[in-house]
Amino acid sequence: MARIPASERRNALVEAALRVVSRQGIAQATTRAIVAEAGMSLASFHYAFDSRDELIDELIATVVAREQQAVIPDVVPGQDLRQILESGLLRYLEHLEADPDHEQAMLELTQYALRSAERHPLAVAQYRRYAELAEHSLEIAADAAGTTWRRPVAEVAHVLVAFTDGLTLTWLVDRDDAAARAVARAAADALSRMADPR
Amino acid sequence: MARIPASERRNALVEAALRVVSRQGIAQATTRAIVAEAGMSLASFHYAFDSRDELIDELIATVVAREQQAVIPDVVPGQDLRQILESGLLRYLEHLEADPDHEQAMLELTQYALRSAERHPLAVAQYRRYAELAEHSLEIAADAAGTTWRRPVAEVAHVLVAFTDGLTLTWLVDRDDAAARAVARAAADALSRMADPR
DNA sequence: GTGCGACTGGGACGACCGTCCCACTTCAGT
DNA sequence: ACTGAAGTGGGACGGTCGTCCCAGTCGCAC
Repeated sequence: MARIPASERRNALVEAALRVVSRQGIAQATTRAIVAEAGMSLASFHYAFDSRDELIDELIATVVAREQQAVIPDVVPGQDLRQILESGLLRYLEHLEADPDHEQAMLELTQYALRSAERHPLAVAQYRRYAELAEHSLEIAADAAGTTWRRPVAEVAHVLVAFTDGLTLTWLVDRDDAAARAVARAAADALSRMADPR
Repeated sequence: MARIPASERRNALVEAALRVVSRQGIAQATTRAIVAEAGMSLASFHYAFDSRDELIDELIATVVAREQQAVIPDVVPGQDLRQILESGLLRYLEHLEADPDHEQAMLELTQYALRSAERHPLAVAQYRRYAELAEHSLEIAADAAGTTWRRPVAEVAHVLVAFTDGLTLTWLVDRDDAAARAVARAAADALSRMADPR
C-alpha cells in the first residue's frame, strides 16, 4: 500500500464507509468491511481514527454537509406554484430512484444517531440542514410563481421535509413509481394551497 | 424456571424482544439480551425458535398485525373535515409522544426488513397495513364532515401515511412538540383541501 | 547518509455473537 | 409406578467484532 498521510486516509475511509453502509447497511459496516472496501489494512484504520465510532460520527457529519439541493425548483416561466413544486418533487423522486441506497443509508444514519444521547445532535443537525434546503427551495418556488406563503416559510419547510421523508420511506418499501408520483402530485397540490397570490 | 409450553415461550420471547428493540434498538436485540429480558435461559430460546432470524420475523409480523388505529378520527358534530383530520393527527402525535420508543422500533424494523430480499415482503405488509388504517380513518372523517375525496381514497391514504411517517421522523429527531403540532396542522389543512363538499 | 517521525502489515487480544450439545428435571398418559 | 416426550440449565463451540501491539519500512530534514 502506498504511503498516504492520515488526513487523506480519513477521507478515503469515510468514502469507503459510505459505500459499505449504502450497499449493506450500517450493521454490516464493520471496521474490516470498511477497510476492505478502501483497500487498506486494519492498522491503517486505527492509525487514522481512534475508533469506529469516531469514523461513523465523521461519516454522518460529512454526508450531511455534502447534502445537495435535491429538490431545486425547475423554474419554467408561466408555471404556477403547484407545477413548480410538483416538478421539484418529481426531480427528488428521480434522484431517489437513481440511488435508493444512498437515501436508505441517510435514514439508517439518522436512526443510528438517535439511539445514543451523544450522537443525537448529529441527527438534529441533519434535519436542520434538510429544513434549510427545503426553505430555500420554497422561497425560490414562491418567488417564481409570484406568490407568498401564508405561514412562515420555516413552517412550510417542515411540512415539505416531512412529506419528502414519507415519500422516501414509501417508495423504498413499495418501489412503486406510479404510487410515489401520485403522492408527489398530491403533496405539491397540498403545499401549493399554503400560499396566496402576491 | 417454571415449565412453559414452547408456544407460550414464543409469545413471551416476542414480547421481550419488542421491549429490547424499543429500549435499545434492533442491533442490541441479541439472543442473550432478549432471553435476559424474558427471564429465561439461552436454551429456551433455541427450543422455541430455530434461530434469531425466525424470532425477528415473527416479531415484525406480530407488531404489524397488532398495529392499532392510531389516528381514529374523533368525530364531534359540527366539525369540518380539517378539524377532524387535525384532531386525528394530534391524537397520533400524543400517541407518539407517549411512547416514542415504540414508533422508533417500528421504523427500525422496517429498515431492517428492507435490507434483505427475503424480509422485504414484511416491510411491504407493514405499509399495506398502515395504508388500510389510513384509508379507514379518511373514510370516516370525510363521511362525518359530509365531504367526498376528490381523488381515490387509497391515494389520499398514501399521502396520509407519508405525512405521518414524516411527522414521526421529525418529532423523533427534534422532540419539538410545538413544531410537530404545526406540521400536523399544516398536514390536516393540506389533506382537507383534497376533498369537496358532498 | 543518517536519524527520526510518519506510516504500514500481520497477527493477536479479549469480548461478544448465534448456535449447539447433553445431562437433567418435570409432567401426562398408561 | 413407569416411561417417553417435553422442557430446562449450563457450558462450550467456532466465528466475528473492535482494538491493540510491534517490528518493519518509507520519506524527509539535516
